Amino acid sequence: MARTTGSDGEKTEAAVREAAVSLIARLGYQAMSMRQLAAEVGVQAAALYRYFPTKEDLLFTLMREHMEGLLKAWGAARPASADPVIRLAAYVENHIAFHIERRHATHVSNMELRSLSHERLTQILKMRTAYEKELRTILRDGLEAGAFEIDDTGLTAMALIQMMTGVIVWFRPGERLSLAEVTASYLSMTMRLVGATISHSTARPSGRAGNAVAL
Amino acid sequence: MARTTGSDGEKTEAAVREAAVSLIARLGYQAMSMRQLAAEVGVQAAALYRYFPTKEDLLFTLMREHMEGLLKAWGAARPASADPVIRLAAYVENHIAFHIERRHATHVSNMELRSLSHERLTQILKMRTAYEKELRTILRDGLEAGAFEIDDTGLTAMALIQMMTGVIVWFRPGERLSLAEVTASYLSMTMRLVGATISHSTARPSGRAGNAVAL
DNA sequence: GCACTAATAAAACGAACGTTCAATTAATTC
DNA sequence: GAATTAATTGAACGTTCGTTTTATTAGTGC
Repeated sequence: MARTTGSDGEKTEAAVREAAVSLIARLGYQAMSMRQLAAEVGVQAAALYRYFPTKEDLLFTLMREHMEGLLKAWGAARPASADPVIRLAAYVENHIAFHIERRHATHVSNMELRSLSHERLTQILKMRTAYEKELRTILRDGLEAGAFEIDDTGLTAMALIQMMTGVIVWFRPGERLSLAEVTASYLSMTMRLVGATISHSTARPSGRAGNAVAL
Repeated sequence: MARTTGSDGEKTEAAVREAAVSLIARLGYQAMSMRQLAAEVGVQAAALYRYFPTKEDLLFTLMREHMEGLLKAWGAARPASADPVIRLAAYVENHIAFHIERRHATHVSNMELRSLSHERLTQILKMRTAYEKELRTILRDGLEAGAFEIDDTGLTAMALIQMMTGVIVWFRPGERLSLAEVTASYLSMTMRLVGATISHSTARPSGRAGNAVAL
């Protein structure tokens, strides 16, 4: 046999990406074999090499696109307001929504950094640092404006990101808590953690921020 | 050649454990080969099988002992006081100190769960759940006593543990912040996060708790 | 110093790995 | 409908894997 009826390059590539994210998240990059991935897609292992030259290229592509998506999502969600409380609320909401929607891809991006070559690791970390810097800027602005009470901006940013990203470890949609409930709770925990005082801004596109502070 | 001069079973086994924790933390369990581990110890691969019947047995032993150590450390650090603020402060201090001291082992225990067989995974998760339950109990007691303001006890416990454990990702001893500074910051963030009111207890063995609340 | 045990080396096992290559067939173009 | 291109198979390559077996040497007890 050779080319199969109905075979389509674009569809196969998409199926490979999807199956790879799922398998790597579940088994780990090293534990997933190319034959296993091919079987999941319904194809022979050799066919994978039409789309990704090596196994590591596949991993890198998945991670890069995940990080690009995260930065793009934040770019779209970033509020126009200068109020640090509103900006922080938007950051938390975007972060949680994005990561819960892509649990598997997040797992891959967080756990498989060590499987990348040095230069590719650097590329991914650059994107990650840029994303974290956005949060540090919000915290610093809030601190300078007297809206937050924070010991150390960098440490607080890491603690918040760690706390928020951790949601993918235990959260399962359709269980005890809804996404909205979880987001509301994380918002109020975040606002208390940074010692936010109540925001006096009139425009509040993110209605939960006020609530969070009040709690 | 065979037995080498100065060879000692106990010393070799200890060297194997130490090298394995370090290698698995750095490379991942699947990526570390038994030959690589043996080379690190300065021995042939076959010699490892005198101490651990399989590679997975080695991993499981490391993880089980890590979790046992964590539970034992908390058992020793657990304060006699009934004050939830004091108990929470002790939990945070113990958690951070234990995990920073054993960064590599913590990495292994958190990242390699998927490499365990089903029944061994269950064993480890049972210990982990018991440890997390201690925190949930403290939070619930504090909530009922009116000392904390918390949306959801379970969710808050997970968020706190995620935040605290995350310290091993970025903290390096001897850099910008000292262990004491990091611990103090995490304590104040924790107390604010749970909405702790000032503890009125007279006995305060963990002096930082009061400070944390005050911040 | 002789028997015995502990600790290791050396070599080999079959299986699985990532990857390559040539052959083959489906779809597309003209 | 012939020529061309796209997509895939099946077989094979050399390497490495976890593990086992056997032999050999260092230390220990008497």
